[in-house]
Amino acid sequence: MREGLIAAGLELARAGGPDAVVLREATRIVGVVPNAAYRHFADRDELLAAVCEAAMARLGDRMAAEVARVPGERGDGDADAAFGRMAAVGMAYLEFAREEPGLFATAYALPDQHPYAVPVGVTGPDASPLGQLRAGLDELVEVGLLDAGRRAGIEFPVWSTVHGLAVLLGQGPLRGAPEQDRRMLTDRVLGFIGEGLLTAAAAPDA
Amino acid sequence: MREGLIAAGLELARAGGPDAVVLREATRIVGVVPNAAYRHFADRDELLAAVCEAAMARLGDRMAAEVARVPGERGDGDADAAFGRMAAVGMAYLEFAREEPGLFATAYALPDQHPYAVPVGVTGPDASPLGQLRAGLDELVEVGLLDAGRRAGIEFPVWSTVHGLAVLLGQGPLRGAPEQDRRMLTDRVLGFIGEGLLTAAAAPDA
DNA sequence: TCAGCTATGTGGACGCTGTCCACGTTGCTA
DNA sequence: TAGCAACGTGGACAGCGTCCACATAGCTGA
Repeated sequence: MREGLIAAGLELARAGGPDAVVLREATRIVGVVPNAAYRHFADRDELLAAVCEAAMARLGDRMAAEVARVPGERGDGDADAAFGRMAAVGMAYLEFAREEPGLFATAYALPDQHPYAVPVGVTGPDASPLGQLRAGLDELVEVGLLDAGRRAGIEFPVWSTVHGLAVLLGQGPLRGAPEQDRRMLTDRVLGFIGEGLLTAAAAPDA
Repeated sequence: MREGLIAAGLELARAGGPDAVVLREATRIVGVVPNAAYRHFADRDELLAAVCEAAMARLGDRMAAEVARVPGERGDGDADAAFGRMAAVGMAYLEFAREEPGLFATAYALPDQHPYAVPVGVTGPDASPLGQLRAGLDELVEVGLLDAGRRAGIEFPVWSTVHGLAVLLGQGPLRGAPEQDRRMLTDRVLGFIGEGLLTAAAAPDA
């Protein structure tokens, strides 16, 4: 039933973002009285936190699926494939934000009392969006597309840039932009990252 | 009284972000009955929209003030000053987000029904944050720090990057990071922008 | 001068929300 | 078999956004 409430909350979040995750409605979907939720969550924020985690996992899944579609395997030294996987990481992030704005917003709406677990210093890849970005960057170094000396910490500028675009386009001032403008903005931003990232004259065709 | 409600809403937003802008509380601060607000705003969202606009104006003011502190004047051809103003634009944005997280979040929390006015195609500078960024970039071109051919549309990658960092640090997964990490992240991100922006070997000391 | 209109604030109510308390019920355990 | 822990129920409360009917004040036009 705990899972049922989270699933219900996820549907609400999908349709209306984090504010739409209303405890009573979630219990109504599950077919139970509002107070029953308090056997599984201390309060609405704890339910929301669980839903946020689930939404973040969805984002991670989407990214992993998109990366898996790129031919070849990690570590085979194929520069084109490595570049392709890096591009897939960024594109999947932006596509998820575009196609599931409610879930994307919810993924980043963890209540203040529930801290995120983002080890800034640690660099190991994992299933989280940041972890997948790190894996992609590591591979870029392996195949020689990214200077090893510039690798440390570079995930944060890259993340910031893509995340900023996703937010500006999805919920921010750019949200009303027509499709044509959206595409242009996306191209420019991804191009900017590419320039800042890749060793000069090493970039495959974007 | 309309202004009074907006001012009250601004205080609430400062303390607790857009969700804290509750209509009844605002009227209580002004010393009036809840329904009185409906003489000036169609509903709570319209009040919130006005508060958001005001918060965005605060951000613009802060940026303008910070830019004005840089010695010299726009258009005098001083490359150091131009670079300093560009840096001031970015730093002011990040400082505002850090010092006034509630207002910063509110500035970007305009309700869905109230569209932002951001002309993507237009390039003229104005008092808005984006306008000030554009002015800074234009000046960079004037003094030769930025290739004229790379100017068009470059404001969006830059904006995205700075905005993304502000969001990740302020409300996102990085919000719990200790001061030392915050500074490192900020340096890296601003450095990344500098690399992507400035004509090679033209960058003054950051 | 006075009738009437418009703008603005008041009072009371409704349904919705999150949350608390006291109460049943079920099923396992000693 | 007695008791206990887990879980769902029912009823209540305050706070919220919002609607309706009402009062009042100030200006306008005859």
